[in-house]
Amino acid sequence: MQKGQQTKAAIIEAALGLATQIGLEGLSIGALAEITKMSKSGVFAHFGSREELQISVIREYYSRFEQEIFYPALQEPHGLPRLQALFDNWMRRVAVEIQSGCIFISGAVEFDDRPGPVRDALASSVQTWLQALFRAIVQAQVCGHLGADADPHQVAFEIHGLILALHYEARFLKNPGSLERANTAFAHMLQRYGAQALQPA
Amino acid sequence: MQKGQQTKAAIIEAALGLATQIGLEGLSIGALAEITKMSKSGVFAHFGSREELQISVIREYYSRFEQEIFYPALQEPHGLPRLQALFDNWMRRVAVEIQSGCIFISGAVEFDDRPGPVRDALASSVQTWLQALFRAIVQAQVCGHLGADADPHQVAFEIHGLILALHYEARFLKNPGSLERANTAFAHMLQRYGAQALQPA
DNA sequence: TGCAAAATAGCACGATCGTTCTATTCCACT
DNA sequence: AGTGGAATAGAACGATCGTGCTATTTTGCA
Repeated sequence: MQKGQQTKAAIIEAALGLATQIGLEGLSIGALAEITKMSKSGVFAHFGSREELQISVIREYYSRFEQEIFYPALQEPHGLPRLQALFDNWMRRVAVEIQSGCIFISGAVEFDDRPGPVRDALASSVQTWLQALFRAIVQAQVCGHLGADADPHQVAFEIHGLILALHYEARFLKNPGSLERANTAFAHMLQRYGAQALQPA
Repeated sequence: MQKGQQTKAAIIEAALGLATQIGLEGLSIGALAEITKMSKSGVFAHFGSREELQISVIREYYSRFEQEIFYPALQEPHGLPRLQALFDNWMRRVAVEIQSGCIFISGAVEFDDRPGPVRDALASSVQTWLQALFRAIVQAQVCGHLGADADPHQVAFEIHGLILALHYEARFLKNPGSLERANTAFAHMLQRYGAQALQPA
């Protein structure tokens, strides 16, 4: 009851690496067996179906996403500092994903009109994260760090767009300077929506 | 020498429909044969390889993209009106692609780290279009319709982000109101970068 | 109208896929 | 130390894939 969980974790680890690169649909049990030096059925037995494997990968990816981006930002005080931290952490993560890929982006494309449990797991993970971002924006507004006329949904939408453009232009088109452009756009956005300047510590 | 081109066009038409829905990687010669009521080898013979089929689809997609978005905007005078027309046409197109899918987006994810002729065809199509957008922005700046301090690359990046966010949130997450948010964001962008108001005809 | 050539069909190939079934190995507990 | 159950392996299945052959049909032209 212990060795099992351990190798299962190792499989998921390998699957995560594979899925970020070639996508959730690219995940194959055969390839996974080769990487982990196991038999196909040995790998398979831990999940019972490919869909369950994909969902496990999504859960693991989300968990790390949370760990790396969301939780650290909670250390910052409410309002603009936390929002800025969320964005900064996100940017740091995407900077890595320019090389490795992002499941929330590739998965969205793969499952955008394929209903089923995998799509549900993916969409609910993304929604949870976007709602966390949304709440941070609302808080910043409540704190008076964003203008009262700013629509938080609008702000979240535009931030999401920056991340997507960065990923697209840097990872696919390999355009240099995309990182700076995303940062610049975020700064412009804050000042447009009436943010007070953040005094550096 | 005539019947061939005709059925080839019909195959590409069917392939375009398939590829927008399930992606370029989802294109299968067997499925295509079934749709067109032909044999697999009959379909295959027109392209010689699956890659060539995918490239043909990309070319056709690009051609229609150009036809529907770029050329009509050339009717508008230089500067802001043309830029606005480009964006409006693009939005109109994406509004449809929320249902049908977009090859430039799904293809980017599928081929972002898979070198080869398909990726090249895809990337060069996208780059051509983004450069057309870029030129329109520069022209708008030259005309004095955008502030002299605005960086055209930055503007293009942000517009691209709006389209990507719209596609993501509307097609995958099925969030309502995304269309309006993209339009709002574009309007905000223009006023931030110092556009003169467009007087309606 | 007949003939060369183009267009299409039919069939088989090797490979890979997810999955199932059965056999074997390993581990934990008494 | 030995036994029961968990963990893994091995082999086979049907399906689908792209592609290469060889026939057969269809087409356009003299």
